Amino acid sequence: MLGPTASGKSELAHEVALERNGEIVSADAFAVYRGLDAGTAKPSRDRRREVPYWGIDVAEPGEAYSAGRWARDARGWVDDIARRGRLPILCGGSGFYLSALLEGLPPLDEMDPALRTALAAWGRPRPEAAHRFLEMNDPVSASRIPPANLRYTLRALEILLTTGVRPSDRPRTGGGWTARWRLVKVGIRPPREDLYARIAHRVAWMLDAGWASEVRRLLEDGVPIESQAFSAIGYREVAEWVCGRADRRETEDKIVAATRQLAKRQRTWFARESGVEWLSPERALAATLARLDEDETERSG
RNA sequence: GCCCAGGUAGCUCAGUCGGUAGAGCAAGGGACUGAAAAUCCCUGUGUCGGCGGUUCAAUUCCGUCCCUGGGCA
Repeated sequence: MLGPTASGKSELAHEVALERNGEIVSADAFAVYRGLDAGTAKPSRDRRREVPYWGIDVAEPGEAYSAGRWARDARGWVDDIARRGRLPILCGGSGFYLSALLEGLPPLDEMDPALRTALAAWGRPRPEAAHRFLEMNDPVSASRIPPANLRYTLRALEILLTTGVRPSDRPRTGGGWTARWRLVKVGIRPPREDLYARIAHRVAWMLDAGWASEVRRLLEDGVPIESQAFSAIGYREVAEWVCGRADRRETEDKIVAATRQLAKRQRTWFARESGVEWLSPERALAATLARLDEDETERSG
């Protein structure tokens, strides 16, 4: 189940899990972090008691997580759920994570944080030089990456230096995993005005639901503001508010705008996802259950 | 009431020594090979506060009125 943030996919997944004996694997790049709760709209304690959730609270907030690690973990969770005879339901809005799982990624060992730090220190003052260096070593990658996109440039160099292979020569592997499954892809796409209204309400609700004290706790626990977990939408904005450098009103406005922009990027990403049945929120549950039953019939017949 | 400083894109502002204007943010579109809620690319947008005057030509100069902020009374 996929779709933009605040589209109602989590509710749908939960309903379907209750109806069809399912367990949910969250495909969310920030729900993996322990301690990020209100700001990531994690399922409540009650919901987690009703349905088992996977992929939530599996990393420390100061830790670096990645799409590759999630894809590996997610395969394990899905396999395990199916082995126990239950229905695995993948649900989330992190398109890159889903593609890492479904299409696979080139094989690679864990990234080396020291190398990444060194590359960043070298490349930040001279982004053009970094891009030129990439161009000399992998012209194909360099032509795909705009010179201003230092992060992509450095990542390509990182791959080159750790594997010795040009990033553009590395084929994706691991997509074969999906062949073992009957895959039902369901997307929720509310009309834009509805989605924007839902985003506005949800942000206000999250701020009322203790987001500020959550951020205060993370900071007190020594989670660095530069850490990956703090790059989740709203966390640095709420930190500014908590420190008295912004008021509630401007904090809320900024977060709403950033969330809409995220929803836009998600729409763009999912637009080229193949085989998705796009549903309006009202008929999503009935249509999804129908699709599942249809597949069930095919299997037994 | 008087004296300043302002009134330009949805917002904050820059600018035009007179030839109808541009940044950031917002908005819209796009990319995506382990940071992805990240990172990056592309694209509009305007009665330049109103009305008069001077001028071939006024958003720009002059007059006047209105509005906002500050000061003096």
